[in-house]
Amino acid sequence: MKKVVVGMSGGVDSAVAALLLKRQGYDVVGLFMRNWDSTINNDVLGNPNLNNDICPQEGDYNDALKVCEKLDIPLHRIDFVKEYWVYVFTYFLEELKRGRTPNPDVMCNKYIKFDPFIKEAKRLGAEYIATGHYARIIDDNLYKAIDENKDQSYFLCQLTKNQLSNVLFPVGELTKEEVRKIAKDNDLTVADKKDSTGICFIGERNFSEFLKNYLPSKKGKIVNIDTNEEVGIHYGLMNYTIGQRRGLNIGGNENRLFVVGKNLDKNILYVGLGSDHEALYSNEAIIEQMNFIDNKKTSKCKAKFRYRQKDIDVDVEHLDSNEMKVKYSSLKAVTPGQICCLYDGDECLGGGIIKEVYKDNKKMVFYN
RNA sequence: UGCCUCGUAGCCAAGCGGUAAGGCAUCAGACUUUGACUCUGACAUUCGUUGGUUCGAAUCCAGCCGAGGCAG
Repeated sequence: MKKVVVGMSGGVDSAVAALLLKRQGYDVVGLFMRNWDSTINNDVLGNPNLNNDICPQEGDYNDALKVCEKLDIPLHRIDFVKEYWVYVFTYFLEELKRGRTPNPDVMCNKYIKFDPFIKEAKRLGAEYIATGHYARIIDDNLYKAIDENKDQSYFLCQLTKNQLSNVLFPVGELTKEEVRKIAKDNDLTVADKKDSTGICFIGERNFSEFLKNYLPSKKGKIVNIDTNEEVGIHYGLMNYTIGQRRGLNIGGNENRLFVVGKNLDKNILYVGLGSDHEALYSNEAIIEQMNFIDNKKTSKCKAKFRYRQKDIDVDVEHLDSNEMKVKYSSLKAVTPGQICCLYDGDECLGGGIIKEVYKDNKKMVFYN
């Protein structure tokens, strides 16, 4: 019997993944990972769970345990707290210091779930690993999930073909609705559990309060990019991303104010009036640390610049092995640090990190 | 010191005798495995203050306080 280790998060998706694999005749083993330790990581400010008897992580473990008991499969547990800190969280903080907007969950997949996790699975004697991701793998290549609304291939675009081999995504073939139904029909306790959101293993938190634990915040001016007038005070540039509107705390305007740029040297946050402010739009970007899953370097394809944004047509110019220039008609809030993921139809060709953003051949200088 | 204008929620601002529009901000939900965006909802028993006129005032009158302007 083929052995598979399923990453159990305590949610519905991984529970159903395990169930489906078991049905298919695999020898299924659950593995629960722990990537964050509030005490070790000095995660104090803004942590709503410090005084709880049972932290959400422990609750998730218990949920996973119940599911495994129901399915009659063993559940192991492993700590990647150190690895997460070194490979994901360090990157996360470094990017923020540079004024960029990182995507930690992409790195969590690249450096944790599809690396030490796989090694642990092998150590447990498994041939395959599986997770509850909404995506599909065909011939070791990555494809979008059947359920377009839940598709998570964007978060997996930094994986290599090697990492994708011997990986199974059972729920990638199903819609969320079907997954919930299967869970319900099989009396899994997590059938109605709310989908988890927020940063991988840290969860939904007050972002600014959370950051205060790790980065000093320097207050500075908020300047209207059109009038050059000081209109407010920001509490640290790392707390803002391009296109953001909330948290500015500036009232009295006829229209909404959006973050359109920052100047790290002068510690200035630039804002513009209106959701269609021209300073938000670009038509070209340089992507670095490109990962091509199957080395398909086309010159025309689709791209997604932010999770849950629509794919748009792009022209690609390959600069060197891991940098490329993408051109597009016009797109709002393309932000350095975010991931640009390429698609050919349903196939995810790979992705990289947005490095620089241009408009009509002019670099958007405060766009970091 | 005299005259004029103005004082409505955190901000901007309608209302000008009939019982407080709207926008922004904020907060809460929805959406969402990245702080976004978007959507929905909440948000002044009260109109600088005191007194008066009136069946009834934020709206009219007077005093006071405060802001700005003109004169000196």
